[in-house]
Amino acid sequence: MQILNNQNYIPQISIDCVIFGYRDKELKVLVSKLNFEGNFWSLAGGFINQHEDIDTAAYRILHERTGITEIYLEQFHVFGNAARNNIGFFKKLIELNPGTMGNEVYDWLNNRFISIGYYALVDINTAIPKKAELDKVIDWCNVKDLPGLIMDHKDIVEKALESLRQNLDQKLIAFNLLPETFTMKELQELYEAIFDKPFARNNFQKKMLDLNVLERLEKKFTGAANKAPYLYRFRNNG
Amino acid sequence: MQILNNQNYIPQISIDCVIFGYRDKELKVLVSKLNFEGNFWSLAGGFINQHEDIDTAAYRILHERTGITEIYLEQFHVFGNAARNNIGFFKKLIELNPGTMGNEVYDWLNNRFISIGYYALVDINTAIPKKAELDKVIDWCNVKDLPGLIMDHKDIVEKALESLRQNLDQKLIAFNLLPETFTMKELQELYEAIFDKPFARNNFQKKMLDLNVLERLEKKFTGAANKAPYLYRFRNNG
DNA sequence: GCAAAAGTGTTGGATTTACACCCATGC
DNA sequence: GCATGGGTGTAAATCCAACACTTTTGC
Repeated sequence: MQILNNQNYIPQISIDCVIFGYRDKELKVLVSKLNFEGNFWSLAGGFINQHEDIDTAAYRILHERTGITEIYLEQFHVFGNAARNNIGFFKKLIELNPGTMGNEVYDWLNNRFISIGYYALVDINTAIPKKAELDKVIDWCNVKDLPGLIMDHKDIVEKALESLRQNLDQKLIAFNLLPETFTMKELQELYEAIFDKPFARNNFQKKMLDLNVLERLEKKFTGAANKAPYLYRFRNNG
Repeated sequence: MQILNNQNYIPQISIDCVIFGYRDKELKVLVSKLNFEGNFWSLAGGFINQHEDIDTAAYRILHERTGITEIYLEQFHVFGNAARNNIGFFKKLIELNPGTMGNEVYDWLNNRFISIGYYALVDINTAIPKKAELDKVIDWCNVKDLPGLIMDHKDIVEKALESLRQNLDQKLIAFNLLPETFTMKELQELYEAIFDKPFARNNFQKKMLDLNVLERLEKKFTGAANKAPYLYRFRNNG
C-alpha cells in the first residue's frame, strides 16, 4: 500500500476533513467509498508528516481530493475518545475482505487514533473530486442524507456543521461555497441550506448588504418573465 | 524521572491546560516554574495514556495540580506547527543544567509535539496548587503580567482567553470562577477582569438578571456605610 | 442628615421583524 | 395588461447604552 511507504507520519494522529460544497440548493459533503467489499463510506482523511504543520497537512489532503488550491479551511475540534479506533470497523472489513491488507498497514491502522477535525468550504464547480488510493468512489452527498459513515465520522460532520453555523455572518466565509458571482436569491438559498430554515427575503437582503462586502454587478437576465436580479461579487477588501 | 516510568503515553501528543482563577479583581493563570536552573515557566501540561480519553487526561492533569474534582473544562484549539518542539527551550535548559536529564527522557521530550489546548475555570479558593514532579514553584499569575513562558505557551494563553471571551454570557460558565455566593459587583468585576474593560453597572445587572440563572439570596452586610448588596447563587437548572 | 454604594426606572437610538408597496421582465 | 419575482420602504417591536433617580446603610 503506497500510502504508508516512504512516509514518516506522526503515529496515532489523523486528520479528518469535512469538505462542504453547495449545489442544487443542498449543502453537500465530499465522501468516499473505500475500495473494499462492503459499504464503507468515509470522510477525506490522512496523516501528518513529521515535518509538516497540521494546517499544511489538512491543506494537502484537501488539495489531493479536490484539485483546488484556494481553500477556506478551519480546524474546529479534536476527537480523542479512548474507544476511538478502527477496530470495530476493521473487524467487519477484514471479515468481508480476507487477506487484502498487509501486516504493516494493519499494524499502523489498528491503533487508537486522535483525529483533528477540519472543515473546508469549496466552490463545488471548481473542485474536481479525485479518488485517493483507497477510494473506490468519491462523491458529493447531501449533508441531510449521508450514507452510513465509518467510525465516528457522522459525529464529526455534525460538529463541523455546528461550528460552521456559529457566527456565519461575521466570518464572511459562506461566499467560498458559491461561484465568483451570484444573485441574492442564491446566497439566501445557501444560507437556508446551511441553517436548514427559511429566511425572510427582504430582511436577508438588507442584512447582507449591510455587511459591506458585496459588490453589485450588472443584472442577470435569465429569460424569466420577471425583474432581472443583480449579480453580486464578494469583495473582501472593502 | 517518574513521569515517564510505568506509563504508556501516546507519543508526540501533549495537553496544555490554561487554568484560570480569579482573585483581587485579577484574572489569574496557574503557572509553574520548572525545577531546573534558569527561569523556565510553564503551563500545566501532560500526556495522554493509551487507554484514556483526551478529556479524561486533561481532567487528570487539572486534578493533579489543583486537587479539585468539579472543574469546568473545555478544549479550545490544537497547536501543531512543525516548528513546535522543545529543542530551543531544551538547548538553554541543558546548557544551564548539564547532566541532569536521562537519555530516555531526553529522547521522549526532544521531539515534535502536537498539543491540545484546554482551558479550565476554577474557584481559586477551593483549588490548592500542588507541584507536579518537575515543578519547583507553582502559583497563580495575573494574566496581564505573566512571566516569560516556555515554547508557545504565551500564544496558548492568548488563544484560551480569546475563546473564553467568545459568548461568555451564553455559555453561563463565568460563575465557575467565583465562590458559591457572590454579589453583583463581584460578578461585574470578574467580567471586567476577563474582558479588560469596564461595564455600566445598571445595564450589567439587568443583563445578568435577564439570564434567569441567578438566585437572589439574603443581603450581605459588610459594615460599610451604604446599602447592603444582595448575594446571588448560580442556579443552572431552571 | 450625610456620604457612599446598591437597586431600579426612563429615555433615545439602533437593530430586528413583519408587513406592504413598487418595479422590471417576458409573454 | 398581467403574472412573477426582485428591490425597497416603513412601522412596530425589541434590544442596548446612557442618564437619572430612589433606597439603604453606618456614622
